Amino acid sequence: MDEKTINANIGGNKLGSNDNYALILDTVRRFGPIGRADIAKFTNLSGPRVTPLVRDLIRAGFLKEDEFGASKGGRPPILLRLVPDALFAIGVDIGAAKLRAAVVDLEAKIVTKIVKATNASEGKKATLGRTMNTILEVIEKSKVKTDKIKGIGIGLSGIVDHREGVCLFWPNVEGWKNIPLKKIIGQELGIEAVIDDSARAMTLAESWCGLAKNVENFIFVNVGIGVGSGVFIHGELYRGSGGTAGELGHMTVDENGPRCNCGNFGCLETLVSGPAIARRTREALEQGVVSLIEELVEGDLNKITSEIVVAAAKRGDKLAFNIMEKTGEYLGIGVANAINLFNPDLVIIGAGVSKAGRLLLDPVKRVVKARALQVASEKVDVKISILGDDAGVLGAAILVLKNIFTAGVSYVGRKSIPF
Amino acid sequence: MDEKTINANIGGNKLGSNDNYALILDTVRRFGPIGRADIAKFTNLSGPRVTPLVRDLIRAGFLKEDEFGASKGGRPPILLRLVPDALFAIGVDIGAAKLRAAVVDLEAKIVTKIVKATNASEGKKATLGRTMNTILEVIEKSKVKTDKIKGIGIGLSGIVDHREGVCLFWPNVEGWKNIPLKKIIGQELGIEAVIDDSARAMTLAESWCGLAKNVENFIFVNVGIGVGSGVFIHGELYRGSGGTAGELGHMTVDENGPRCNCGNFGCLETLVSGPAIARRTREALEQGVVSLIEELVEGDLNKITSEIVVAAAKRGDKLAFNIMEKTGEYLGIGVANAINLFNPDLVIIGAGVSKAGRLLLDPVKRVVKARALQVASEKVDVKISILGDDAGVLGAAILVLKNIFTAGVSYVGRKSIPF
DNA sequence: CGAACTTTATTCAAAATGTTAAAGAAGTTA
DNA sequence: TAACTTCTTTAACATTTTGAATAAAGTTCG
Repeated sequence: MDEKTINANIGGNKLGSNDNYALILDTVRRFGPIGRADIAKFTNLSGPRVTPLVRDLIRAGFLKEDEFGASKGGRPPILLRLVPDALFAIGVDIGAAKLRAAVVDLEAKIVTKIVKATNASEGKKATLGRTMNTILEVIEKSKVKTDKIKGIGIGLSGIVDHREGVCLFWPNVEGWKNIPLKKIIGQELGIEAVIDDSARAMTLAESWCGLAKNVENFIFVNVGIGVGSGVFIHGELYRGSGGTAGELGHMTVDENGPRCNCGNFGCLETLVSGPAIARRTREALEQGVVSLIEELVEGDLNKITSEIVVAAAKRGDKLAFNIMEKTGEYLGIGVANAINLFNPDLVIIGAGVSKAGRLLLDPVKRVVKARALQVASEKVDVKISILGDDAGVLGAAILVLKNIFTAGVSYVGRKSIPF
Repeated sequence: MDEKTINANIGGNKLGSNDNYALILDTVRRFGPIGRADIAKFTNLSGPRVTPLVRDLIRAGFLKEDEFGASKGGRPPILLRLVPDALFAIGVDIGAAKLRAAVVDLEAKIVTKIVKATNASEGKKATLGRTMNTILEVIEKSKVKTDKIKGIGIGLSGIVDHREGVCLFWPNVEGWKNIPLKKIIGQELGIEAVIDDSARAMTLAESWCGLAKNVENFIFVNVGIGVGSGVFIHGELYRGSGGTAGELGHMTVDENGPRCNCGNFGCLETLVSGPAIARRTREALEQGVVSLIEELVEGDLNKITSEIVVAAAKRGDKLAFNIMEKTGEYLGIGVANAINLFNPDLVIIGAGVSKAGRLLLDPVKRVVKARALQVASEKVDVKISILGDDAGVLGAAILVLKNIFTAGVSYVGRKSIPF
């Protein structure tokens, strides 16, 4: 590939026809700063081949030489890094409450961020408009040139057809059915967009910047208003045949449990989600259990939220503690089942419940140890995410960025069938 | 690659350094008989490149030209096929009751088969010796030359370290702990061996010769003395990080259910396995339910087996029918949960319960429809295997054969890390 | 200190792998 | 029979990769 072609592709959609460009970039992203010799080891490319490929990538503006690394008894390596401002992506997280947008650089660092209320109750059209404006605002604020923005990634906690870029259904707001978000944004803003479920986007963020960096197989579960989740297999987000894989939230945990809005009974979501925690607390109080919570909501049981239960538990309230423990146990059953099926290295519990911390994590771990197969459970870690509220926007942006680091269709290992 | 190298590799372990040889062989295996033009389409290789690669493979004895295919309005394709007797593999299925061994050709057809009683009660040493002898016997009987036998694949329904080739634990027989089967067989017979869980081997058989041929993502569940299962993802057997992925049998289905010998309570296995069916039937009879089964076992409730329950159900016995229906419902919960997590194209119920047929399948399907997420369940098929008792040996042999059709470590898409 | 050794990076030629354009082969269609 | 398709191969050329040799820049140790 000649220099002209590469330079023409900066800011474009393609890195070049050679998949090894992407492979090298991905190696630098994951293990950088890193020298050429190590790149050769990681990628299985020969040493001499790395030199010209890296030279191309430096000329193209994606890589730069940095300081020298430590010698291992010989010539020290010249460390290579990504050039953070080579390209950018926009990440948007449309949550039930908050609308977040961020400009994210090639190193997956947030450059500029805006957080607003979603005001979803204003209706579909208003929310869409608000989203567009926020995107424009964050681009403006970041001072990044439009031609360096590779795309817009959007995560929302609904059912999404990722391939077509359509939001099939967003439970939180009326009117969000079959909305071709990708097309709308492409037309309005002239930038390509990618849509996905926000939990899946967060899973991606964990694998790039979180506890799961360089972990081959892991599971991510986020407990919030619903239970979102994502599954990472062989270093990639697993979507399944129809694009809906990894739905931990709708696993049947109690055959005779409460009805879920998916139609099933006793889904994990009906037992551990924020509203489920509130409901279970309310039921206990209605049966006459004494608790600090009554004070906290001034007697109005409809005011109970999971946050209040967590706060009460931390202040030593017995009922609240029990509710959270039982919540953890339910979640533990779901996680243990998933561990038996996926045998991952790691399970990450998302930031939605990070305030609960060990209150939730301890019973989860206990149940996993008791219920998952020993060979699988003794090697798995269960941890709480460290990405905080940024996971959503980061992941959404990574939906875009990851294409830069992913080889195109290659001869070897091709799996899909052309007819 | 020159002719000499290729020919030197017939019967050896490597096809050559070019991954596209394996890619083409795999394409012919999956879609053959097939012409060169279609091979080009499937593999994404260019037409002219296919010609010399196929020529090499023909010279090497792996492929042959066959009849002409139907014209699509132009020159008809020269169809290519695998040469069945280019190479062979031995498949061995060490079951609790039966010991099976077969010589299987490159097309995964059984050439010669031997079935014996396992006589596991005679102890580890005897069983091992019996296995060795049976392998030698089946090779002898098949008249296949030893140098054409690429390896021995062994499936057993225990816990297996596939990578090391060690049987960690076989619940059915005492003394089977930490047995380095791969090493033992390699030393005794001088042929390389591969060991795996028999349900995983069966999963492989389904993907090559069964209902799951050319299906990207599917789940296999075999209900027998235990519940074995395997998961196929992106066209490959998924093993997870520790090699124990896909354990559907130990999913918690009833939080307060019976104790399982894995230590957990209410595993799927404790509710739907053959012994579980017998136990549940016995419990019902002990509580005074009237049933044909009592006659069938001549009043001795310890004689109840799942086969008898199925037989009674087929003769219209109400209790037996209800037991089988409830069994199907439990299995359905497990399958529905797995569908939500994996979003497969297909679920195959193994031959172990094929005699029960729709007695089991109907409730499974009903529960899947009710409990799995609609987007996932409306596209999934649930079927009973058509491979019968051969699934085990076939799959075991395919553990060996599949290496012929799998590209080696390639630059592009390399995932593992060399340090 | 300096010679010997390591490790990293590059150069260059040869080998292999792959592509495109064009032509030949063998049918169908009208 | 002529025109058109589709399949396969040829030939010229471009790309990708490797291997051997070399240079660069340290560490190690007598």
